[in-house]
Amino acid sequence: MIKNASLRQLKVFEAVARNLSYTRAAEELFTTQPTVSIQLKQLTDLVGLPLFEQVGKKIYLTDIGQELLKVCNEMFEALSRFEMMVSDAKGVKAGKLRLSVITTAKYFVPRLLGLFCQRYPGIDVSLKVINREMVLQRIVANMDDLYVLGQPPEQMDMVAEPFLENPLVVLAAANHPMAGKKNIPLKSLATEPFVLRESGSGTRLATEKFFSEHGIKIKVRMELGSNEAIKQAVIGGLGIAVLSAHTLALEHSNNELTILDVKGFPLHRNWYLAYHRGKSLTVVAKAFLDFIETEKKLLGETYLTRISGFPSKNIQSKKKKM
Amino acid sequence: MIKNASLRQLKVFEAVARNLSYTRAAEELFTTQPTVSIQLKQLTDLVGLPLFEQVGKKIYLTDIGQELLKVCNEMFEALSRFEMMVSDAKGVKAGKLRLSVITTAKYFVPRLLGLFCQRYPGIDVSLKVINREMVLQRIVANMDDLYVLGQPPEQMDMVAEPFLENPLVVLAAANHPMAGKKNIPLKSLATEPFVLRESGSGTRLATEKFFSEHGIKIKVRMELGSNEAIKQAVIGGLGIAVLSAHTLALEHSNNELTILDVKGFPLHRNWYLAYHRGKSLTVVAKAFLDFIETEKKLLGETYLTRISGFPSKNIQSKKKKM
DNA sequence: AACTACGATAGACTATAGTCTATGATTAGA
DNA sequence: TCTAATCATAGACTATAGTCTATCGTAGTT
Repeated sequence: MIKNASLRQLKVFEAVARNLSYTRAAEELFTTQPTVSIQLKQLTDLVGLPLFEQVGKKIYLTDIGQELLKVCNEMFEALSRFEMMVSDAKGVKAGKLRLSVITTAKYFVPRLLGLFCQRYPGIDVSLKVINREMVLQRIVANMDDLYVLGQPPEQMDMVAEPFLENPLVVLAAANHPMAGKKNIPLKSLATEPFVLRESGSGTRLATEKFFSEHGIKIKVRMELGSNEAIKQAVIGGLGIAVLSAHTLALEHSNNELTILDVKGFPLHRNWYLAYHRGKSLTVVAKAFLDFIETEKKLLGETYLTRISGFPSKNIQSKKKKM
Repeated sequence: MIKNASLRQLKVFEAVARNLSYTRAAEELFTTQPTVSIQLKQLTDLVGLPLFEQVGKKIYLTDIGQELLKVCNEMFEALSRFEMMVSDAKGVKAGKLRLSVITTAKYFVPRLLGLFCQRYPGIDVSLKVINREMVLQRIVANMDDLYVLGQPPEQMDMVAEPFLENPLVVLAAANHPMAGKKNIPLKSLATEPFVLRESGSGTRLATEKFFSEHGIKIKVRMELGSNEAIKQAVIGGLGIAVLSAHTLALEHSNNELTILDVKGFPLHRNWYLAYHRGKSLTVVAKAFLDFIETEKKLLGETYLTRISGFPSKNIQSKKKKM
């Protein structure tokens, strides 16, 4: 009986129905495909009829599945409306949001804040774009409400909510010998000079961890303190680099850079919205958290599709079908 | 954030909002008041604003609580609609329901079946009204789909869903010396002759258990094999009896009987819809289970208010206010 | 003041919900 | 045929949801 279902099951169902893919839904929900599979099986058992049918490798909603999707949308819409009313009642009319983000996040955070400020026009925002080291310092000093990080610091008791994919890609100059090749073996990179961010940066940590796990020792030719500098060094032929695909989002001309199609890349990382666990969040900070939680489905689609050359054809082709 | 709420919490909230009483809601949900209290506290913490306010001993919905009640009703209505669609899709258009009930249940089960058959006109119903002993035999022999009992047999692996209150009351002749008295001490009954059902009946088990737990030894003057016979014996002055309040529901003239206001009574028992756990229920039986699950709120109000002399003033006065 | 009724809280416990890794089955494409 | 992609299942584990009994606090009534 559907009334014994859980909202979690319904959320999972809705994500699968929208994506028409268990795996995509799992990624979106920051969980694994078997979890999605099990949740859907439980829901299907409750309903007593199949909600999806599989034709070849594709899944389609059954008629009953279509009806349940409508019901889900009604329900979640009703809950969203209620949340708006609650925020209004709480007087989220004015206040200040203090947000510190690491530098790569500057490519998308201002847009997020723009949307947020449209919804809550009375809220002031203080945005600091700084490197990871300084973010960590500010966390310790409790100087902000929330932080955007690519790698939450494990040595601190933080709550970290993933809200956006942060794919790390291999960048090379457009005229690089490997440009345009498909499925470049990872070993091929061992002879390439690398340009990396400074020790301590999240991207560097992730890069070193990945190559270390695959038994590849990379040659670091140069360390630079900013993403822009790294991109210029790559364009200048000084080496290749691993950077967040988000760093390409604002380029008005990407002809000088290319993303290499390397096996194992892009590394699927996330952006996290984080705060110290003991921190008592302000109403405004909670509103921003809720806003991000509500909008994060849209975020995944909006920002990655704007990155030229990023292998996001799955998302794009799916979008055309829907 | 309300989206992390559970449907259970919302159900509890809705029951409290409708009843404007934690205790009444707990009874309706067949659970305890602290459970309700905790669930509501969790929900309130999620919302971040009070959902009820207490003025004196009465609780009232806050404005936000009112809104949440609307949202709940929308959501549960959407789910109910979906269940209808599912039943249709499953083809609950025709079939047979085999139901056996103990004799006291004859006072209300036909009405239930009437409502059920209105909704599913193509379904045939076989209803057997028999004593408890025979019900148990039929369970063992797997002769029916579902059973209505006042006391599920503990020695069998049964699923038993409570769906209606079955209050056990003390009946006496209208001219009994204790008639009209308030808060009659339990000890006063020790000197009264009792007329009981046969050993093995659920009512008798419950009666003996209650008095045994209170250290009262009752004098059994007579055992009779039917509720009607017991009532006639009570009217005739042969003693008092403990019977389900439901036995009074069909009386066109209750002037010869009265319900004594004894401390500890009415005993709050339930009617159960039960089936053997290993039983694979037919689509029709499942539909009846779902029907009862959906309608059980209404049942509690409808049937008990019809019992003349039953102390149900709380329900009646609340109904007038709503 | 004593008693009753009702909601709130503490503490303890059980049930179940949710999740993961590993692996199997199936399909489509090269 | 092989590889890749995707969903299904098994088994194990953790987290949390739900619940109860006992008791306290408050308000209203007698």
